[in-house]
This record gives sequence, structure tokens and C-alpha cells, in this order.
Amino acid sequence: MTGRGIIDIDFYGRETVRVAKELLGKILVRETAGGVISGRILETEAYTGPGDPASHAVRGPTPRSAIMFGPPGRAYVYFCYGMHHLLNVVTEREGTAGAVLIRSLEPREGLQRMRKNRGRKTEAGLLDGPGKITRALEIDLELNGRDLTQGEGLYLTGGTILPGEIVSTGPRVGIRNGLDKPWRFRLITDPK
DNA sequence: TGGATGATCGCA
DNA sequence: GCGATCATCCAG
Repeated sequence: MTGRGIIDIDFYGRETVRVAKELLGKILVRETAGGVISGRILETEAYTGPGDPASHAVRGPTPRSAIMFGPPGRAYVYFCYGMHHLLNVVTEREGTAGAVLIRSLEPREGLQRMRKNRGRKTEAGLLDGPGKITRALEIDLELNGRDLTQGEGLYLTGGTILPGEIVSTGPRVGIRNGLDKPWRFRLITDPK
């Protein structure tokens, strides 16, 4: 949003973009009766509200996107392409839309369970996609709205960016509009 | 490279 | 209601 001010900065979605970067390196934990499954966040994307043509909140709240306008720290889970659940973290203050899509994890706990859930024999490619993550961690619509700061069933906890890792920034993927915004963030090994 | 597969939402 | 759309994944 460019206003009439004397500076030309897009402040809209500022918190969402900040949180998207801060989530890198943090741990996502899933607790089920069958045990704990967890991973370290390696890739995120920021989605804001009106003004972001790629966001579900672009036209204001709808039954599906209303949770993006609610209090932050909650899970926004939705069903995509008829077969995948995708997990987001709600970001902005209540009344303002924003969410961060969790795109990729580094496997941590529950490797055997993840492989079984994904039908894979090896660790390769286990959690490197938003649909893969929800399948491996048994996340579906039942967890929509869950408070990710409360440590109940699905939550976020401390983690860090490791020495030698840097944050790579670029356009979001899998969308048609909003490609001008560099709101995809990845932890990669510093090539230097 | 395209098919699977179904919820969502704007518009009629 | 109707149909275009979709923040994906995987086989071939």
C-alpha cells in the first residue's frame, strides 16, 4: 500500500513478514497418542490480507479465511487441491489478516512414524513440501484454530539458525498473483 | 507434463 | 446452484 506520505514503504503485512523470517529454525511439534513427531522449520511464506492478491484474505473475511483475521499464534489449516492439508501460523493482531505457510521441515523426532505416514522407506524428501508436512505430522482440519503457543497436540517451540546457515529470500511459489513480493524465506547452507 | 480430487467463493 | 480456481504431489 503506497500512501500519500513522504516515504514510499509498504508497511502492510510487516508483522507477517517478520514472523515468517523468525519462524525459521524453530521446532514444530506434533503430539499424538502414537507418539511425538517433530521437525525444524526450513522454509516459510508470508501471506497478508487485502493488498496481497495471493492471500485467502484478499477479499476480506470469508468462512474459510476468517481465522486469518483472528488472534495470532493460532493454526490456520485448510484443504487444497482436493487432497492436501496445508498448515499456516496466524500472525497479525486480531482484526488484521496475516498468516505464514510452513513449507518445509527438517525431520527431527518420530522418523519412523513420518516414513510410515508418507509411505516412504527413506528420509529423503520426507517433509520438503507443505502437503508432505501435514501428511507426515498427521495434521488435518481438526487442528484448525489450535493455539500453537499452548503446547497441546500441535505447537511451536524454541529452535535456532545454525552456524553456516543463511536466510534465502525470493518470490513465493505455487501462486499466480503476488509474485512481485519476495515473501518466501528458506534456511540454506551458506555456499561460501 | 498432466492427472487426481474436492472445498471454496464470486457471480448468476 | 455453477464452474473456475487452487499456497500440491507424484508417476511416467
